[in-house]
Amino acid sequence: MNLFADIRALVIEALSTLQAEGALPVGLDFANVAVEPPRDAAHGDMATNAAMVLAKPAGMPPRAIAEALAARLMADPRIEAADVAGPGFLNMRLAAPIWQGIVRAALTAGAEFGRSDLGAGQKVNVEFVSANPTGPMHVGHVRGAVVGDALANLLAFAGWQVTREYYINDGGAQVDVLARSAYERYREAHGLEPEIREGLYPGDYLIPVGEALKAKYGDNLLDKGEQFWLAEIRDFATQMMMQMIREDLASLGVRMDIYSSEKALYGTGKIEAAIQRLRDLDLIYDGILEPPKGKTPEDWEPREQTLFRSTAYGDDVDRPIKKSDGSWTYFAPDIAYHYDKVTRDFDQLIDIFGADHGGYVKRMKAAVAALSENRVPLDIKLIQLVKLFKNGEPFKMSKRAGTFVTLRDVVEMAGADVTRFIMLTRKNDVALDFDFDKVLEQSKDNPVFYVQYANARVNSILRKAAEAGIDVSDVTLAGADLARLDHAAEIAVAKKIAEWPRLVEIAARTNEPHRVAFYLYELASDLHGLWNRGNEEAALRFIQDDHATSAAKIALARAVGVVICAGLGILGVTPVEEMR
RNA sequence: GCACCCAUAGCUCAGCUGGAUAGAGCGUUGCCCUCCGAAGGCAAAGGCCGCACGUUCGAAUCGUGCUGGGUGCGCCA
Repeated sequence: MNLFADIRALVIEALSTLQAEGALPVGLDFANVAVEPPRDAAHGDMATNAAMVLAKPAGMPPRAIAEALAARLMADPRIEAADVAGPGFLNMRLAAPIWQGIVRAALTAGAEFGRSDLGAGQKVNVEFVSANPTGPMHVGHVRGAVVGDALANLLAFAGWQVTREYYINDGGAQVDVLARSAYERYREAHGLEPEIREGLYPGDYLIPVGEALKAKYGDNLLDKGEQFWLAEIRDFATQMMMQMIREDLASLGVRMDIYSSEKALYGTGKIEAAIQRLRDLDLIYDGILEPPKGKTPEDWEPREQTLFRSTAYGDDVDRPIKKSDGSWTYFAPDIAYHYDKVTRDFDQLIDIFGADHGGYVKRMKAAVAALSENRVPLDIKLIQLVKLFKNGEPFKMSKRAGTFVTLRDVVEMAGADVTRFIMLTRKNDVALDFDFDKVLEQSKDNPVFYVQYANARVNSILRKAAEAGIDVSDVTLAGADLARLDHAAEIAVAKKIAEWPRLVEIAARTNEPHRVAFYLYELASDLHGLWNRGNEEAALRFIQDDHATSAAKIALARAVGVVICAGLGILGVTPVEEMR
């Protein structure tokens, strides 16, 4: 249930009635009519812009429309007051039982409170992480993993049918480098000195791969040329790397539905088929690209290449799909992969990329638009980098020394819950500071703690109440006499709870899970505020001498807890019941 | 040179796809524990929403042009 949607429906209905009565012209478009919480609570509970939006098309002054609408809305028992304000806003105040009803609804729905059918069961594919299978995941991958996972949770909660997918880049030159690096470790496992030449991966994590190769092949591959072992070791090492990556993801609580392989696209005709489809649309041609202006590469020479006409879909230049030696560029299998997703009948695609892939967005969207004939929208979220700090100082990591910070390091130092929450406290396209000390601090400076603390307080109330002999099961609380929640401070919290279903929809529509984290912080703040007011006004304490009154107040607290748990569930953070 | 992202309080950031007097946290100043967890709360001060035009009833939000910062720009993925 979304109260704002309900009231909007009521407004639309009232407008239609006015039309039927001849008080408004027919044929108006109500699409832009909105019902939202006013910025200033003094203006009421909900405001609609209906009169201002319709004034021009209706040829009527906005205030006249607003007044007619107000009179009509007052006939509904839910509307306690409807006042025209400013240029033609209609401010509505809702009757207290509405807000008390929200508390009951939250307790009744439990973890399902706020679930929406906005997505209408549409199939959405969220591709994220897709780290190269050449080593453990490092800190740069963490944010993308968390945002993708939380977004998938959010969309599922908002009524989409979600597939989480990882694209394994196991078809390029980097997995050959992996194979050669692993081969040296294989030699090392036989007591030989490994030759980790420039350009190979020096990391220790390949030592176990060398051991495993020795266990599998014995000394059969020693002193053999690459042609004898490259393909086999490549597959073997890639699989071990993917196993490691899966474990890394699991340590963060991230789960994938599908792992798709780039390599598996080769030799199946899938790449050729995707390119052929573009060719049929006259979007593939052989041509020579202009050198980039301003900064011409030193070894630039004009070269004829097979190109994709991405400029037809708004890209800056056409993009090569074949290298000069005739092999595919990275882009070609990626086209085929996205074509594959389109043919798997997804209604919507989402890619989570690192910000350094920004230049790739237009061509990818162009390819998907062409291949799906504009049927399947592709949204690409670019994730800005995370800057690590410790004690307020930048936390240096040196790839050269092999001491780069891995995902595991982060999870071990900060914990999966804290890491996930903090990664969601910024919009995706803004850089994020991650301070190992601050994120573990137990103060309101730390949003994770602050939200968890609010939930812990709710549980504390429940424990105390149970000790006092009050039945605190959700069923009983939902049946409490909620009319006793009559204080403005209590109603204010109920109003915040009422915003949750609406927030879920906004966050899902914009693909922005960080909004959930910010909302939870605000909700927690409301609970802390109400709690402290109990210090001065005994009537606002949750536990009262009168059990019936207590039940109503505890129901409110519990409803806050329900929403915090639901929200944390979307973020993939475990709610704690007690701080320690 | 071009494309994309960012610019909001001293600092770090929200801001509902265009709404009313732009909001939080930190920091500063002053308050609040006989009382469910003060690991908290309340209040004050602090803003040409980078700049300039434009669109309209109405712009931090949309458009154009600037300024500053970041990312990227054929045979890496």
